[in-house]
Amino acid sequence: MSQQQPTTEEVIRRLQKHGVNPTRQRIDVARVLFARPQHLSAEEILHSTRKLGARISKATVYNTLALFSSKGLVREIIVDPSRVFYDSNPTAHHHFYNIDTGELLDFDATQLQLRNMPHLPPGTVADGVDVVIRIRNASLQ
Amino acid sequence: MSQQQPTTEEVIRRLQKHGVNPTRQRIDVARVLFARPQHLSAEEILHSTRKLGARISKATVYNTLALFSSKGLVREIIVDPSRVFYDSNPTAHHHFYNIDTGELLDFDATQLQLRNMPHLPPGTVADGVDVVIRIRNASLQ
DNA sequence: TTAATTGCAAACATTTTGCAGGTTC
DNA sequence: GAACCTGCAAAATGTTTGCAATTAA
Repeated sequence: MSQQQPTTEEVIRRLQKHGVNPTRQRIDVARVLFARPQHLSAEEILHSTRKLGARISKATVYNTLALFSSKGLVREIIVDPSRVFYDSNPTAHHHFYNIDTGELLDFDATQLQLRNMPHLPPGTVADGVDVVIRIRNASLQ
Repeated sequence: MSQQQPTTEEVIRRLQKHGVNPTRQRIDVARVLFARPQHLSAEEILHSTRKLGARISKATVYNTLALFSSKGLVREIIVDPSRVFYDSNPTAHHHFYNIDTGELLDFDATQLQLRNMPHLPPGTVADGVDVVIRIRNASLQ
């Protein structure tokens, strides 16, 4: 839970590199997300930023996450029907999703070879490939 | 949109084969789902069954879909944060997801070779692999 | 007649929206 | 001061729940 916060300067540079105007609230959200590669819900980000002293509203958290996502700073992970997770791991990777615990774990994209990509539907181009390996705890049947 | 409905007998057999007690409402839901391999939301299933004359409530649709899912009759597809799709295609397949249109298309699992599966986290076993190839329309940048 | 199933309406949780007020260049 | 950003509260949406009524074994 405890995180070595990236410095404000580091975070600002990262936002600017992706064309995001670094406002106070965006910096607060970015500091939480980029403390380490992780998966957080909007609610968790709201609480974490406030715990660090940020004055930020729920609407702004959602606005900010949508912006970050559109700029490629975070990835939306849709595996849990009840909420979206925002993934701050910038490297190419896929996910294990533990259906018993709801836990989401990364594995490096190089660990899985995808061969013979199927033909895309006509008039479309690929935007990305998401692989989710659903796992469950061995003891439970 | 028009579908050649499977017969009641066919549907009942299919439910029973999966250990599902074929009640009137479950048969109605199954007839809609199994008219052809497709992806439907709970809302769409509610409307379609009623259009076919079924007397069924929203709660029963959700109950039924959760039951079908747990018995392996349908697969939950989580790609759109706004709602779950239920996939009645029983064969091994993955999905294209068109982020411009929200359209979901199947492609056969044999069209994509997955090599070198990564080691699972200790104490877990694989439950399945979902691959989603996100696509967008070529003209739109 | 007992257990399983269903329907209804209310509850819930997450996300979105409208708009007024603030902030920044 | 114009454009952008934020906060608040309310609304919207999809899903779940509690419980009484119905149905089926």
